[in-house]
Amino acid sequence: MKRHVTMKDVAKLAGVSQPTVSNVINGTSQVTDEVFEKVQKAIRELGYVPNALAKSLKQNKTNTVGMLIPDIENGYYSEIAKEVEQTLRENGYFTFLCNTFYKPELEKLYINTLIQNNVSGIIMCYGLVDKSIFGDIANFDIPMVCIDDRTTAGKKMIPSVEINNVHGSKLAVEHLYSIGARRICFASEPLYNTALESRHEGFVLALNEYGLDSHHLIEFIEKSEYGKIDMGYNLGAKIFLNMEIDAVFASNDYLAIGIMKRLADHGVKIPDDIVIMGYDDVLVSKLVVPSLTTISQPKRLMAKRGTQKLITIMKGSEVKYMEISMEPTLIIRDSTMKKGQRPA
Amino acid sequence: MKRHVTMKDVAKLAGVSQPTVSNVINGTSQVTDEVFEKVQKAIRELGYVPNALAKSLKQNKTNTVGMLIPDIENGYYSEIAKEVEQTLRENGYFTFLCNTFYKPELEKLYINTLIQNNVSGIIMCYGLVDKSIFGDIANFDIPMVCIDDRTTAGKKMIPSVEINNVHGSKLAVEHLYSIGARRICFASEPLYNTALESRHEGFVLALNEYGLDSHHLIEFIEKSEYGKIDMGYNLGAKIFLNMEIDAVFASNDYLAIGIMKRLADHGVKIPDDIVIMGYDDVLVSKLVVPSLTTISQPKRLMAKRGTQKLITIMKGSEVKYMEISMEPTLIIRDSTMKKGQRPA
DNA sequence: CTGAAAGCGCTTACAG
DNA sequence: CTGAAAGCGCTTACAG
Repeated sequence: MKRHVTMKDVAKLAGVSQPTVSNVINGTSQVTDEVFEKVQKAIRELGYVPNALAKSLKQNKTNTVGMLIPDIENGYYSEIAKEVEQTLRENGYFTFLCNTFYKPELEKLYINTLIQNNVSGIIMCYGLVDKSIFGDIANFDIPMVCIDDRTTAGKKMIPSVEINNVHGSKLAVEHLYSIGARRICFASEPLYNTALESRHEGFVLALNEYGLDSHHLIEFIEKSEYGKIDMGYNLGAKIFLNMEIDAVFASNDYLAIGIMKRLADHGVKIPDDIVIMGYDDVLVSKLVVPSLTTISQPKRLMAKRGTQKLITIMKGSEVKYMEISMEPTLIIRDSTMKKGQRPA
Repeated sequence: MKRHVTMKDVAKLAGVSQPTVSNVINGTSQVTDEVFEKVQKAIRELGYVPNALAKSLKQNKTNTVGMLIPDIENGYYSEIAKEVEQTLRENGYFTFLCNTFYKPELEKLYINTLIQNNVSGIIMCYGLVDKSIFGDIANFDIPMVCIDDRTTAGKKMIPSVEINNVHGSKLAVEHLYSIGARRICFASEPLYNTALESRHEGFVLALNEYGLDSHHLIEFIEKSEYGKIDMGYNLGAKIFLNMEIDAVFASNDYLAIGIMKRLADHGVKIPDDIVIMGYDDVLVSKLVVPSLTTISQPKRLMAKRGTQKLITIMKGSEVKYMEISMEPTLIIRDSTMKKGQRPA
């Protein structure tokens, strides 16, 4: 192991004291041109690179942030992750990638590591599965923001950026109703966060609004988390067996894609036999056939706003609780467009 | 800002010295049961969390690793990133996400930051665009591994894990030839890394092997990098205008998907009018219609092997140069299966 | 088995 | 304008 070049080495070569080198590098106090030049020259000659760890230890602040995300391979989250990381970097922060797979023990492990590493802030790209973590974390009053969910840390609410998921589901039911669907099924992964709960809530409210709830609340909600396309494929079997259903509203696009696969395997024609729509408008949703009707969320904007909020808090402004809500939009594609309704 | 609880605080409460607390926590030397209990109790009462920064500074080693990746939103890379991060975590390392967008200035910025933060190692998920960085970095003799490319740092080769891309292209041409294609076009993004160069090289070699190279080396290689599906869409126009072509071999799946879109927009039937295949076997390739024939790479395995190699090096074993090569396989799907050839 | 001392590489008052 | 001194929170010999 080669020893690092330190400020001391630079100081010796430049013939000044070590604090003076620090001053030159950080511009903390005035120096004569002569000293400035000598120090810069020594830095260049030695290839000196400052030690961020030592600096952070002394200043009790770092330029690192932890990003908790359930699954970076999922297109929905990778798009958010990219925006978060980019926004942080543009503001001088660097990102620890914490891929939790929705596992409480990993959530705990990561949070613990982040605290040990003195991160300046934590951004959660989903509401954690294990809410008890927020209690543990509260003592460290570390800046936090939650994207795409809402939650509390101890007594305090955590600043959050959400999309109005209740409204999203209403848009979905409204659309399905308008094309003649009356027995709409809700298919979902477990409702382990506010976003999913709201989608469910909005669905139930909308059914009620259209008078569809009497005998017809049909829903398939999985009990545990696993690959979403596979999950959709499994849910698809239950949907296939229920002859009543004329429309499927899946709580995310990957589920919808899995369901479509299963139904297609059974010879069910989409959209003619049954219509289906998803939620999120991931990249793939326009590439599958039939292309998938879905609810689009301003994901990037949401990620950016959340990150900016975190940065504001980290820079020391008042930690006011804040909740931003953004509106989703309906994207109509082939999976809900029956032959008769399609443009020539 | 609340002051952190330190070992000193724990020591005072437990009535022992601060180094003793350190010993208890790290098991560095024997302690009496009584002392052990007192210290543990104090830790619990105060909610003490060790400061990894201070520890790292003293020990001159961290548990962090930098992961350079061009675009986390691209399914190919997000799959690799996930595997890398997971493998690192399982071995006690935490990952800095460095999304470079193939930009040399970002590559430089990230590498610099990683060095400042004393990462224990760097894993590159592609050959960097700016090769000069490897020269700069060589002085810091920091463990590095390169996945999916091959490159040198100063005089030394960097340990790497690659897939045999030359062979992949041969498999592709062999397949296209076997189904009757004779005028095969190569479509690609810029050949900015060894992987892409090898794919191109393998293509040319295979054409030669089958005697297809006389008047028929048709290739469209873009000059700059941008969204791959869009790029494919643009390349698709050139392909459409060249009536000679009867098969397209795209250097990655997203390009192929973009090309298919464009051709479909012009009313060209795939695979009946023209066959097309991609490279990488990304998730989407089986979901598009027609599903895409492609070359599959053991991406996950490649990522895991590379990460394990990095871990070995970081743990201090001999930094032997090593190059692992893995074999790709052909996945035949609908985009190259003409009607007559399809199973009933 | 336990503690006093030195030091990792920096920053930050404070003298001069 | 420059430097001596103290200290961030730890670990690591080394005494006792």
